[in-house]
Amino acid sequence: MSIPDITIYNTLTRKKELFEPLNPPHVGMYVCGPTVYGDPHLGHARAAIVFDVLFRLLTHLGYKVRYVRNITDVGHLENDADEGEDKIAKKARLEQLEPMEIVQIYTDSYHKSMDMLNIRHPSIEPRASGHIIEQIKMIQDILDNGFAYEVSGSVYFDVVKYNASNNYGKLSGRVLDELLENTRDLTGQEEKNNSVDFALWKKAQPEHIMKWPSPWSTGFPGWHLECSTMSSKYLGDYFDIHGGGMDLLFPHHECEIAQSQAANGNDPAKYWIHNNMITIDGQKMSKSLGNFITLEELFTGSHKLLTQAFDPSTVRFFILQAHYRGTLDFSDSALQAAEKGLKKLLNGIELAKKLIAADASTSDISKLKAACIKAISDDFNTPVLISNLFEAVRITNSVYAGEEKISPDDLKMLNSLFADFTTEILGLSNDQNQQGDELIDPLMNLILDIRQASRANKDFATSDKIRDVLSKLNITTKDEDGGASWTYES
RNA sequence: GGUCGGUUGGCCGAGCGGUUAGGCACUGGUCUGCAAAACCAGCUACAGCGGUUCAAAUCCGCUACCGACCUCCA
Repeated sequence: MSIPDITIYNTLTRKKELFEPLNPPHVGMYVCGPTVYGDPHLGHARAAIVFDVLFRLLTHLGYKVRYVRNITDVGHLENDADEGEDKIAKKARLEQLEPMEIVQIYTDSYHKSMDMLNIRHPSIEPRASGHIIEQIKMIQDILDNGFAYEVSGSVYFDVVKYNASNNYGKLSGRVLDELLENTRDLTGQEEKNNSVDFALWKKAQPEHIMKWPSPWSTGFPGWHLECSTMSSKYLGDYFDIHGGGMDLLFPHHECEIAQSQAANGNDPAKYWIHNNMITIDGQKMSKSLGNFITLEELFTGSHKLLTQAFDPSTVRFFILQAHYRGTLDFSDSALQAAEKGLKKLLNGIELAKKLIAADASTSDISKLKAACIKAISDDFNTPVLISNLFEAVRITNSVYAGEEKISPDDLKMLNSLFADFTTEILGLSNDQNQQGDELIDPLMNLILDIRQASRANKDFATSDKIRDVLSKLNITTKDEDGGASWTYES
């Protein structure tokens, strides 16, 4: 596929922009990954899937993409006011484990779920705890440039001073004066000059178990810093795309911009992309609200709102059926609808491989392909892309049923359309291993042969018995011209 | 309270001034020994009230309701 014009909605400018890489064919992309102190949930899946599709698209188009997605294993404070306990440390205390054991458990859990969702591994997956030295260096740079101050072993970013020469709020649309007015009274802010200032380094209390030496104190880095240091380390001071969930827009990403500007005078990224939230009963699904559904629960059907287990591919398809910038409302019935829709799509793809070409086509495959390219190029409009793919399925089924015809060239294009868009870019495929089995396939052929023979002899008692028993084993049989086929669902 | 966004048919969800989005569900038909799958047809909605326009779900205004961020979160 030649490279089409791609437009991206840039949060920084609040409009769709033509995507022009800084150093083509290279593309640098940084996405905020999870804080590994709990099981991954549907929200994590959405962010990961959205940016996985972007990664796949750009790669497919021939860009050399370096995709960096971090693991936050230190630095997120538990409470507001930059006070209190580190999330990881708190969880470790609750579970009586070493903090790094917590990190290992939930990093593994995250990786396992992401693999099941068919998410490609990022090029680099750096950890905050592995970049303490870089973070200390960046704090020093910010101090040297006069945009931070030290109080009792802690270092804070001076937002008010920064805003005098820069624009704090350019990403999120905040106005500093309003922020200063609207800030609530919070405890533990005595050290800060202003409520909007944020910690770059915090001195650790004696009981704090995750801490590192620094020029200011034995402590730990502030929670916005890791992304700034790791993105610049691996992608440079100014790179193409920075992504993450919309809930990170403020203050996290706003602070990242401030830190980069204060340290090296650059905005970190050209395009800022934010995926919207998944809602449940119209409310954001989040850890703080406690209304989230973990991926494990989804895959096993063990949540009270679920009537059944859902395949990872169904979850992926469910998420891609909505545009990434809109909220997506979760429900059991919506998942069920997605499950059936995906099955229809995947069946169509398999069927297309078996079609027999005719001399001419009754449908315009080129036009359909153009529509697919247009959809994915237009701010990654996966729902419109999927609707076009369903049109391709309709054509496929019609050709198979003998109601339409397709030329050899168009048939080839149809199959590559499915391969490129569904499999390669959207990353959708059957979860079950559909590879042939050298024992089962001949056995099934034998069974279906017997069934077909009994049908031919009008021995329907036998043929129905075979179908009923197979059905109880979750094997669905389909009688077709010149034979029969079967599918298995676990 | 401030800032921003949303309200689409039974459900999910596209839409960015003029064309059937799509999926699921439902109804009728074709096919089938009966099924399954598939195909065809039907159901054709845009919170309310005004305005702009030859034309508005789409632009503007007001009203109502919902949500996000402002504190950790994808």
